[in-house]
Amino acid sequence: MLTHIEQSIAVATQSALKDLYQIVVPIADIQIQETNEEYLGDFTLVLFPFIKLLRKAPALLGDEIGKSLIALVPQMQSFVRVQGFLNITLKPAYWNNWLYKNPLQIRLVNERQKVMVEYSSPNTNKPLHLGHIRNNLLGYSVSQILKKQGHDVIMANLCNDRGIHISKSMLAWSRWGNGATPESTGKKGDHLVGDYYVMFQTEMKKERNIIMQNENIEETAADNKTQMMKDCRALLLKWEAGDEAVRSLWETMNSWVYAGFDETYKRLGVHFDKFYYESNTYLYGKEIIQDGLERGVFYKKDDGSVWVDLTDEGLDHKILLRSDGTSVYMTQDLGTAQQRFDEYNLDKMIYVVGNEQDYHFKVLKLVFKKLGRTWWNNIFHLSYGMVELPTGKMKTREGTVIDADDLITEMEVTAADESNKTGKTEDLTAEEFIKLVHQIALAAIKFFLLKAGPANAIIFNPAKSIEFQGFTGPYLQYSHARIKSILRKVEEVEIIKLSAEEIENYDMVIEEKNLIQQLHKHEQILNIAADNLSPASLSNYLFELAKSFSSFYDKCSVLREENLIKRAYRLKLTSITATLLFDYSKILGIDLPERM
RNA sequence: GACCUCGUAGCUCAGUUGGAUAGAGCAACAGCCUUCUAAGCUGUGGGUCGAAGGUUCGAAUCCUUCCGGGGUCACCA
Repeated sequence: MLTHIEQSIAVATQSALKDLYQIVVPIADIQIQETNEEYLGDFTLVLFPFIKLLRKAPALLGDEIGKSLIALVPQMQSFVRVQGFLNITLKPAYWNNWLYKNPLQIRLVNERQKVMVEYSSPNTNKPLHLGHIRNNLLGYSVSQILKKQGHDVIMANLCNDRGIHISKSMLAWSRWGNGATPESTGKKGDHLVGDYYVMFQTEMKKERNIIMQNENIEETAADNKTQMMKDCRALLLKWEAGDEAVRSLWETMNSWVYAGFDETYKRLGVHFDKFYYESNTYLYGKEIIQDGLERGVFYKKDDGSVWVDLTDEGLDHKILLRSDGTSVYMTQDLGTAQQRFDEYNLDKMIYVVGNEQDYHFKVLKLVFKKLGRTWWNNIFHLSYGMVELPTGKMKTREGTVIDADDLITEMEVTAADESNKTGKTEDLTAEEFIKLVHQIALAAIKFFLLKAGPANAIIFNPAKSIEFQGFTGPYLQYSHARIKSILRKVEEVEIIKLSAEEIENYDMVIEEKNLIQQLHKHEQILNIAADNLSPASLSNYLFELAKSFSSFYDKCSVLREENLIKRAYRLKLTSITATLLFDYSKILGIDLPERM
């Protein structure tokens, strides 16, 4: 993925190779990269492949190609060869002109795609925790990245609102709830329902332990033998039969949970264009199974269950329909995927789901492949690692789950403390202060979760909590606030307009150049983040950018600069940096306040 | 058992898809506020990239084997 100027150098290299040595090298094989900091230069052309191909001495080859490039690329100033690397320096005018010519504009993608991103997908029997936050932030920011590229994105949420887990909360509430409601208890609905889910597990465990002792059987087997599980299954059957009382309770409890989720989503700053409910979709997919059977893609066992043979793809046989004719997870996912591609004519379907389901999505794609769907390979699983504690996985029953609401509140308190320490926000109104503290807390959480590559597990240490210094969200906010502080102090009319000549001839100092070069990469980074479905690329970039700015800020004064050309140029540089930081942080869901 | 995935500084993580002497942040240490916001800047120390082989001009990155962590392989979702 090359920037505009890198592309120009690559094309010039191609034609130089053709003219000089009569060889044709595909652009993709020409390696251009940023020059390492220890060396002089802006971009580096890697010569090794040509050295090998042409069996020429590196010195001679580098010299010949370098000279040709200077003739072909007007922005080029000089070159130096080090071993097999040709380090190219561009004219300062190139950078200066770039800065003044719509630097923030990005080329929209040629093909505007319709993409659905499914994320969050909560169970409606307990509140959201830190792992869900990671999911939400990934889904949200990937959606924003694709939108920024110019795609048409639908953010979807599939609520797992039925099944045995919901029945557990319902059963416990009926038995021990005494009619408790969010209003009567003052509890957030999702937490209230979650409490009954936990209560069910606790009570069931007591019963289970007795059975385990008496009958000397395993845990899961004993679970299934408890009266409570039997009652629970009976409840689920009633639900499926449409029993009015059960349905009514189910609707009531779910509405509490949704109200609670809604609040948490708002605090997190994520939202959805479309909600799907499993209670509506759980019967989907049976037509697909039937179709596959008729066409011989699937097969039926004697007991009536339907399977697909994926051994030719290196996988196993996978069940698609139970022997009693009811759906499994895969059945509904086949159904909903088909429905979505039909309804929206999607170019891409992205599922943001934890890596424990890697196998599931591999199978999902392959089943569609076998069915001959042309779009089977347009299904993407944005797989992400778990958020773990230093002691291991978060476990509900051990009380080691980091609750989403609690974490946000805790971070807000910390942010308020930090802010009070500096004394810079004393003149804010209470309302402004609360908003600021919320923005800072969220920035810390979001950046913490988004700076890691999605594939990797994240270790969260509650004792250390989340940092506000260094490679963090608040650092971005702080950098931005300093810029804004400068910009607030200068009137629009004060800024002199530089002539084309003054711009072209501006003599940058090293900090200014580093900052421009960081800014220069923004579009390339956006494309990398989109291609890899990885907001982490963007997080890392924004940190680098903010760091370049901080160095610049430290070395180069803006307002106190007496040379008016320098002053104007630096104001331009700072304001572009502010806008870029602001816009791209927004993509990550991070707000940058005016001051902090 | 089979398959997937990860293993990089004391800790938390990057590493542009095979390029130059492996980078950040935190923690430690040393400097820098009368100067645009010190939630900051500058510097120092810290590494057998899990181990061993292999591929080639060149490997943290690709291949093989082994060691270690996690995950999946349910007529659960």
